[in-house]
Amino acid sequence: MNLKELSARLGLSQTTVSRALNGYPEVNEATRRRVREAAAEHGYHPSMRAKSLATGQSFTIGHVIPISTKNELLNPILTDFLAGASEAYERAGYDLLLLFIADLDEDRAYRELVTRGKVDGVIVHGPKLADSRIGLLHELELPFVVHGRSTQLAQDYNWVDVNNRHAFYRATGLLLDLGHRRIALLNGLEIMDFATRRRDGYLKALEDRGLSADPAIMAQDEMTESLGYNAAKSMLEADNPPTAFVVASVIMAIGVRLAVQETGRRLGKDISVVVFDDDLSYFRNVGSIPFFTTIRSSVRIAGQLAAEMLLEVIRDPPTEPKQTLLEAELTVGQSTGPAPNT
Amino acid sequence: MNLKELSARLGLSQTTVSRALNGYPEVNEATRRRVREAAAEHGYHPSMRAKSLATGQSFTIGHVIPISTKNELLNPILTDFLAGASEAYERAGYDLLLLFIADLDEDRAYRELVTRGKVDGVIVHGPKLADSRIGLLHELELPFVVHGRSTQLAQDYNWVDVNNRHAFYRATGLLLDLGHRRIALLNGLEIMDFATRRRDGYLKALEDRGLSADPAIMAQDEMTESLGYNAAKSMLEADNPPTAFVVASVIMAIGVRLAVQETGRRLGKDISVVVFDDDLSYFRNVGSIPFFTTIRSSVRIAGQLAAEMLLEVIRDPPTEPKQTLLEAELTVGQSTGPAPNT
DNA sequence: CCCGTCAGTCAAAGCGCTTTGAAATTATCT
DNA sequence: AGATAATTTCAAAGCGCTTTGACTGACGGG
Repeated sequence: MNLKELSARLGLSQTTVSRALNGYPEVNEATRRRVREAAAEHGYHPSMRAKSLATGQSFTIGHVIPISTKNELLNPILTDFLAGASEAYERAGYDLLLLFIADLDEDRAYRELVTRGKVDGVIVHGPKLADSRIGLLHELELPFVVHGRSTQLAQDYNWVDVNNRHAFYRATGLLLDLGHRRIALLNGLEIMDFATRRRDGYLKALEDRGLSADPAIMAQDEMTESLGYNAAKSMLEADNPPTAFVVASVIMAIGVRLAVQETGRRLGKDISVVVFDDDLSYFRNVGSIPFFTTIRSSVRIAGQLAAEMLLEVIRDPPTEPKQTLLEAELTVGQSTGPAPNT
Repeated sequence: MNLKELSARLGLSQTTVSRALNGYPEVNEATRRRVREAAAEHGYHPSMRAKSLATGQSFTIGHVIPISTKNELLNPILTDFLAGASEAYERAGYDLLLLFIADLDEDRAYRELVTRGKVDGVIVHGPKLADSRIGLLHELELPFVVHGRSTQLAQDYNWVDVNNRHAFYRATGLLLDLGHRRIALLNGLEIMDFATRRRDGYLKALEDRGLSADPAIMAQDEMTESLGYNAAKSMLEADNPPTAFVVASVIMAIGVRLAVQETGRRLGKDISVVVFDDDLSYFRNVGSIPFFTTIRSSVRIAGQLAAEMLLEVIRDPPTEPKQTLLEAELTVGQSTGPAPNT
């Protein structure tokens, strides 16, 4: 069933039927109702292919996931972010195009996305320190929203981000308040923008108490369980071990928990841990007293907000860039306690 | 730059240019080269919108993720599966459309996908026991491949699946060989097809040794860390606790590990655990002796195989359904050992 | 009663490709 | 050389929508 058939059946022109269904005002309400009913009855939905060509829009948003050619690690937060974004798209009648792009041919991929007209806008995932994609997207004039930020960039742009700096400042501050003086940082890779902001927050908190950071208890790596385990274990087995950890992800923290236990310490007693928690559905920190003390911000909500922002930007391009900064919530659980006496 | 402009610039008709770029034989090789070079120079790529309308294909594969309206849990294996599929699509020039659909209006969503012409085929995720989607897709004549299977269905269909039954048979068999007699099963939700197959394998292994299953040490739930923890803990604290666990996912097993430690047992000594491992990148079971003893099958490879199968099915519809059964690999790690003497 | 206005409807053009069927050119064979 | 076949190119139709600009009646004011 296509427009032609439907309008023939109704004895109306294609124009009228199209306008009736798209809510244009120059159509009689009685006619509109008649058209709507016929469309519902025959299960008519306009072909997106034709609609795209006619309108010049694709009603599709691209999510471009950079894949490092070296390690091929996938970010576990992706699904939650996409699910959040998807809710916004669904409401607006948009679709989600998912692309995994090797970081080597990102440039080509973005250009093709535009010239082939596959998307009306993109969400930029995993921004690095001075991310070249942002300049490229400006040049291509493709609407976009960044999940996160990229420091050291002259241009301004739309983003949704968590206040990573402040979150880690608070996490570190909490441990300092509890009397900890040797606090380790297990961070994500610091080529990633979010990781440098987290480190900055950590360092600032130490500095504000007149403490200096010790590189021996600061690690950065992919946020996997085994790397969290390895880093924590070697720090705990070294001289002058930390009494507390600030950890960049729940998955990493699980490795830390194991290392703590294996080295004969008790979590929340001998060793305190504060974790950044993206509130992933299958790692939900449940119970009346949650296991980990966390600084938490739902990545699913971030996805939703980023998608909504992008749709607005597409609808009417703003003169000023839109920016949303989310604050993480500090929840005290069982993994923190006063610093042990020496 | 569009076809019209490009062909004008070359002094050729649109027909010839189109054919040259699409590799049709009725075009002179010299001409083809000239066209290709001009296209590359001007960064010309045919508009997918127009191409779609003209060919009646969308060059897009839909991945429809059912979201349970009750719990909203997202499957952590999704990203790996999609990344695998994406590789296949990229090679073939296809795109990946991702849809999260509340299980209530799945029917409507699939129908719309077809009438709006958004996709050339779909991958069915998370099949349930007698999944109604399979019949629907047959009716809609939309090419599809199921990731997993759905028992109790008259019709045949294309699928890629792991031999879950055999994997759990072997896992249970390994524990039995080690002398364990009270072996618990921590399964996924048994409305899911894969979970019932896993249970069947477990039961069959017990039966083959003349053992009967005890419902008190068989649990099924969402495969989260906390549910794994809760289930394991309550079993370990009950009378006649198990000496071994067969666990349906690494994330769940992490909860089990915690419960084992908290109840003062040692993993691999007092309690043995075998885990089904989807080989997710951020949970990779590394080290010379891996931590967990696992039955492993890469979900990323499954994604790739499913995508390739679907593309073949689209290219030339097979008379017989295509089916790929993957065998999981059993790797012995540190989490298993002989049953303790009573 | 005529004319301007407005609401409602329509025919046709256009979006940028692919593909059909025909035409023009070149090669091959007697 | 002429006839036939093979190769190369082309003009135009078509994919299913949206949108422009024109048209038709109905209505009310002068």
